[in-house]
Amino acid sequence: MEYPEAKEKFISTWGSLGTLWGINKAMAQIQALLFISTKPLCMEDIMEDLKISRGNTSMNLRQLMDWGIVTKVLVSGERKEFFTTEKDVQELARIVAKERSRREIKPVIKVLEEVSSIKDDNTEKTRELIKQTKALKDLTDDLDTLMNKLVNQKQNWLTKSVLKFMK
Amino acid sequence: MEYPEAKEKFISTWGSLGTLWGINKAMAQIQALLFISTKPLCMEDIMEDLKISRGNTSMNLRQLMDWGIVTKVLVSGERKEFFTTEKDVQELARIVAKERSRREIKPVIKVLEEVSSIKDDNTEKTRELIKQTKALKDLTDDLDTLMNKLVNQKQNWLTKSVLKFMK
DNA sequence: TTAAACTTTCAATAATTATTGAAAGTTTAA
DNA sequence: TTAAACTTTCAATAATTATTGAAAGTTTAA
Repeated sequence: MEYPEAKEKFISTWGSLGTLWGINKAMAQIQALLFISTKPLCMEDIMEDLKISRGNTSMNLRQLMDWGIVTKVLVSGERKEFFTTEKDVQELARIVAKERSRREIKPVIKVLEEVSSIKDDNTEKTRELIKQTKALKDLTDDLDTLMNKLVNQKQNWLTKSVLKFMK
Repeated sequence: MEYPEAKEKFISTWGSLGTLWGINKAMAQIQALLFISTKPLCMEDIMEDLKISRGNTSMNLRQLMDWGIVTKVLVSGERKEFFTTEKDVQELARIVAKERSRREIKPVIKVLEEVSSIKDDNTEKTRELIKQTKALKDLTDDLDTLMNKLVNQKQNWLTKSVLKFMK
């Protein structure tokens, strides 16, 4: 496999993986492109490489900036804007985990909390609802905390030792 | 909040969370309904409760069985089929993690491996591609292993102690 | 200031994904 | 066997989501 094929394969795979970390295809592909680029790219570069429209590029770049994954960089002597992505995978994982937690997991935990704290009227079905949503809430909460903690360790010694210990 | 509202809220929240664990809305809602039901339900029950068609119910039940989350149960004296879901959240998490890993994460790791092992032709862009995809591969691999291990611990002492330690 | 170079917005449309429901298929009781 | 009770399949359609591209908006150099 040569460079162009490898590049294409990486971008399309990462793009389709987008759903897994909760963003859309174009967004993931732009991030992927920036991730393997040796220098900041401008809108034109991205549009051309991924064959997507100007509007699409603009909107998705903005979303990536919202997430805190992509930043504008000024290239001296150039009028237009250039973009780079966070290049350190640890930091990237940290940002993604934090954002997903905030956007999706936390709100779900809140609902589960509300639902599991309804008044127990002693009917079987109410008891089951309370019991099951409470269990789900506890689990979701634990996994969320754990994921954030693990990914937050800059030095990551814990992850490493846990991995070593369990492999 | 009374039972009917709480039930509805739980089902719709869990349904929209479906995407987060990689299944569609109807599938997640069926699972949610079974999860808080005190007894196995038949197709008719599910269709009626969620207001979805027979075909939709049938297809999504089958997918849930494919995942190993829902099982058929025979109710004596009844001709039609009844369904239940795994009621233990730990076990549910274990199944979901395993399936997601197998269906989505493992294939991505494979591609990252291929891409990161292309021949180094000493150009800057090739080097960057190799370096970055390798870093991503290592991270993905670690997180995948970790998640499976954590969720696999039946007794879950590790998760508990890690949580306690870090909170 | 102004006009060229750029970015953003957003209505229209395309692409994708989910859902329906009727027809075909299967199972079981009599 | 057969016909009633059930489940599955799948083409048609609906719903949702992503994308385009032109118009409007903004910035900057001269």
